[in-house]
Amino acid sequence: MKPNRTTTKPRMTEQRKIVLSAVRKIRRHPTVDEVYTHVRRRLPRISLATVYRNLELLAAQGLIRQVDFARPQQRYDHRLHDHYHIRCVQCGRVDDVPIDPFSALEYDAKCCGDYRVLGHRLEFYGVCPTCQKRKDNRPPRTQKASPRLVSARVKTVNNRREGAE
Amino acid sequence: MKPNRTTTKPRMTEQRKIVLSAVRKIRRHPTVDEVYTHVRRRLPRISLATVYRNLELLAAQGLIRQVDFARPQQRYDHRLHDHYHIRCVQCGRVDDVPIDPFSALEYDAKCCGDYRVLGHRLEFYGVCPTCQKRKDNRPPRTQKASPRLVSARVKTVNNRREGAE
DNA sequence: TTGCTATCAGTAATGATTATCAATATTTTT
DNA sequence: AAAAATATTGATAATCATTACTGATAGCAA
Repeated sequence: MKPNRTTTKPRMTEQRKIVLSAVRKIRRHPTVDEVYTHVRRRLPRISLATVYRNLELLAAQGLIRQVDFARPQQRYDHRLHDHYHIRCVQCGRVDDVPIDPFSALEYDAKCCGDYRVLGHRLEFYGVCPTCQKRKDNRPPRTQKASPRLVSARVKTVNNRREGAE
Repeated sequence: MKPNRTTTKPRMTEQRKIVLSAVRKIRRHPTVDEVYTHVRRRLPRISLATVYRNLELLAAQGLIRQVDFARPQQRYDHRLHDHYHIRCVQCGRVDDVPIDPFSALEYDAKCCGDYRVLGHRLEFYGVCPTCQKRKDNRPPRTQKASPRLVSARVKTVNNRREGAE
């Protein structure tokens, strides 16, 4: 997506409406392909690219949510003890969070469904100090572009203000 | 041709040792490319595939950790209220976990680093009821393969495409 | 209407990862 | 030690999800 300075006014097109209703209708957390398949029952000529486009836009508008921080690249950690991470939504940087891991959580989760719970991961997200200093929203060159996250940030910024200073 | 009993005894080769030490040496959570770049200073001829292979193997051995559940496909959620998920490590299925979201967590995390914390996500992982019933470890065909997560298991069943249906 | 721009379908390109393969290295068995 | 079996490697092709590009179309504002 390109950073245009236009007065972006998204139009709720027929395709977009149907994509949205598809995500809402499919109970579980659908993949893009599942949405695509579902939508095509009503719009057989819709393009997969249109589904991608609209899902991203709907997420940026906060009408739906992306489940994952699907960063383009996997990261590795040499620290083997349980700990949590914080990730910069702009540049993808990941740091450790030195708070103690919970132990009761898995028990709590066990009471729902028949999953055999193996563990959990807790991840914070925010803006790293480096990105806070940057005026524009471009990710630094050390990081491959991650358009999805950048657009998601627009949404989260509206909802923040947890512990305002 | 038959992948029977796994006398699988991984050899700690020079390449593997250096990949491991690279992950340990790079303080932050490195991407594959960062590891590759670092390793090449000592082994200029090493293949990127070797780095991928060794990172996966080291993670399967528990010597390092993968930071993300980098599922191949992004998933979407129409539920907008804060809630947590549980994900099946075998088939990738995602369900909601009806425990109350924490509110103090972001405050706790704030005390470390200069991140501006926007929120958090908590994800459980385990084995879904369907996969618990399955004897083999193959993911169901409704799910695109998730090589990274299941690879440790899949490897023993190797070379067998699930084409026979 | 005229111009602007969002959106579309279709398709090509991208980028991360995985698979394949022949060659080499290491272990195991004889 | 030789032979057999298996693991590993480098190089490269293939895959798969996602993104970018294209020319056409349609809604909105002046």
